[in-house]
Amino acid sequence: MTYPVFRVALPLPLAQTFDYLAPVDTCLDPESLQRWVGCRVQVPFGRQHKVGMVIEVVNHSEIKPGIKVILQRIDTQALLPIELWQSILWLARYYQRPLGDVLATALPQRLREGDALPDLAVAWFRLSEAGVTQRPSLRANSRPRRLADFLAQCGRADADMLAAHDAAWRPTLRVLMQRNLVHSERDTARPELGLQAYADPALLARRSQLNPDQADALRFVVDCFDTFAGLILEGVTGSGKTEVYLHAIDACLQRGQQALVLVPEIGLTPQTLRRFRHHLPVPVHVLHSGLNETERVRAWTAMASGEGRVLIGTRSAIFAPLPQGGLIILDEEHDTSYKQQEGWRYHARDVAMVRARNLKIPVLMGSATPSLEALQGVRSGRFSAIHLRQRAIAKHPTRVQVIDVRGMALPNGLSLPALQAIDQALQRGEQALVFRNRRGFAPVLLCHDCGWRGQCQRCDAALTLHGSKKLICHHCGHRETAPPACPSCGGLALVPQGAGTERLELALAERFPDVPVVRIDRETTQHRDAVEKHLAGLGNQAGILVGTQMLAKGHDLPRLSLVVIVSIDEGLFSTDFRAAERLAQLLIQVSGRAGRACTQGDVLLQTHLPEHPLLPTLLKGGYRAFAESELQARQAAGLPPFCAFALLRHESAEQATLQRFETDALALLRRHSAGHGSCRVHAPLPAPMARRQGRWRRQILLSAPSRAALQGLLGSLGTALYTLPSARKVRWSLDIDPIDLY
DNA sequence: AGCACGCCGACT
DNA sequence: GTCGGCGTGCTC
Repeated sequence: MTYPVFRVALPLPLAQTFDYLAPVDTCLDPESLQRWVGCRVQVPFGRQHKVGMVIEVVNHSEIKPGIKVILQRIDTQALLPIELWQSILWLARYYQRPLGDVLATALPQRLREGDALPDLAVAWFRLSEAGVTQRPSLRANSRPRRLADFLAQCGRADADMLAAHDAAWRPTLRVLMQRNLVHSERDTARPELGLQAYADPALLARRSQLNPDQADALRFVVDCFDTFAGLILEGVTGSGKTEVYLHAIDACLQRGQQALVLVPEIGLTPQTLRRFRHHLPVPVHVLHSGLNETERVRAWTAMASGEGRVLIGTRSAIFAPLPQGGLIILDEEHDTSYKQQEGWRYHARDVAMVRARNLKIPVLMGSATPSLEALQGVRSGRFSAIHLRQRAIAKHPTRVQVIDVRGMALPNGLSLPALQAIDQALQRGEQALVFRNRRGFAPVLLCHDCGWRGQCQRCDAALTLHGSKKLICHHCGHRETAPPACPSCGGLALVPQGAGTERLELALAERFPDVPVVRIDRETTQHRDAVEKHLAGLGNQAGILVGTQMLAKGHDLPRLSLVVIVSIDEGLFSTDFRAAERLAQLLIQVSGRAGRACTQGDVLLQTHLPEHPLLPTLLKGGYRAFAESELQARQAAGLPPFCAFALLRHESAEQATLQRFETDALALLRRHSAGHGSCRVHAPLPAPMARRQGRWRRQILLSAPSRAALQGLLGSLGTALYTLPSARKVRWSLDIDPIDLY
């Protein structure tokens, strides 16, 4: 006599599943047993209860005594569409992560905790027949009259729309409903549309015509529908990638399929969202970190039910269910925010490829500066490249000029030619952007007498001076007051070295007192929408923008004609093998801000290293030339994308503890790599920042000629590492395809 | 990860 | 004499 055993994945950092017995009243026919697979269940675990997911139903368990019984079945059918289920099983293996943990990452918190799928219907209110006839007799300008007028105007409205009309709408509505002038009905909500219709018909009609390049691109995408394909849409800022996205989504919708759009963390601005909402004929759902749990689970469920047709979101939205998925779009494909950097370190681009393969649909990846992975994919024929050559808006080409600042006076970091160029732009009534990759007043506080510098006690990093007397560590957040005199020699010659955005802002405001100077970095701009607000404050008047990365993309700045890149020399010195790629992408993206419309765009690049090979290649041949030479260099050096890496990172406050784990892990790795001659387990090394937040950090690099070979090497390494007793005392992570070696 | 059990210091 | 420190071990 066999009895069914349910193999359940639980959200634990344990590389195993747990076996449970069926509840007593379970129907035992094989088909109905199989329908448990993919359902969430509540199970007893130790002396607590947990929510897990049934992975398979078998008829035998090794766990003889003490096997427990499932407390409750939460879902009556599999929670995830088959494709998402298969993708997740595949991903758990590929990333060497416990299945329960992967499932937990992929699900909205509410569902992870066992909540039922939310009811998507909300109350809608509309005038009754009596309401229609009696509306004119309501006293003019009274609250009930205005509400009735509003309902007459929009047909029907939900709570959000009513709240936008009048914050205190409830009592008024109650009165109207009591008098039977307003009826309510339950129906699906239109997500966050406010007073907008699904799409403004006038806007839809006026949707700009595609230029020949865009039309070709669209045709290419449409031809790939229903097949797995990686499409790299390459086009500079202003070449109209978004137009291609919109038309491609439209085509996808017309085929009755769903579309998923992924944007980088800082890319999902109200403007972006507005653009999609105005130009698509269906509600556009969103999923990003700014939402509360209710909003998240609603967006997820809308897509799962098929009612949601378009979802736009950041990294984790790649796990949205797409039962009728037809197209995945990755905007700014090269953006590093697609890589999760803690816990399960997945790359949304790679997850997108896995899902698209299982869905048999194309992934459209847009960028002005595609990652070298993407470009190598094109070279090897795995991906197809689509070019948008022309700018949608005709304009003069941007002029780039390198300023060799060696030997020049650099008061507050700015050279005389840069200041003159800013002055000229302002006099023409235009705007200048001053880009600097460092926040704060100065990156270092140095004693001119003895060489002492402000160091973080818990990290291998200098403290950044903020204002005139705050020292802050950008790596652990530690703060202290800057000493009045040198703590080492007692001298008074403490000098702030270098210039951060704060110093630039001050210096520029002093030098150009008649124009606004707006600083945009993490300090001035904590909130998602604050960039927009700051930029709106500047408007179209002459003025200066000072800022970090945050200014590199998005946001239309029609009056901007000059970009000054204060210094990127730190990037040119960096040891990470991807530093050059990052820097080239950053330079192109920042430069792309200059001269969008009719004005001539100028870029000035201040550097102490004008002969660094990156600069001439990039300036003469553009990103393409840089990428070609960089790919050759990577190939010659045997670096990704010509091989595959995995990085075992580990850190601990105790060096002895760290060492013990390292020894154990290394033995395990050596055992696993035996028989994989083409793979290498490199010697353990301190991490480039060997101490951070008071913890020592080391890492072991694994390399293989291909991702497949790396998978062979890894085998069951992930699970084995969880079983090491020494692993419990350190923080460790196995990063498959790391994007940096920090 | 939780949460138990388990054996050694400063408190009512 | 107890409350509580976190080391170790287990969870179907």
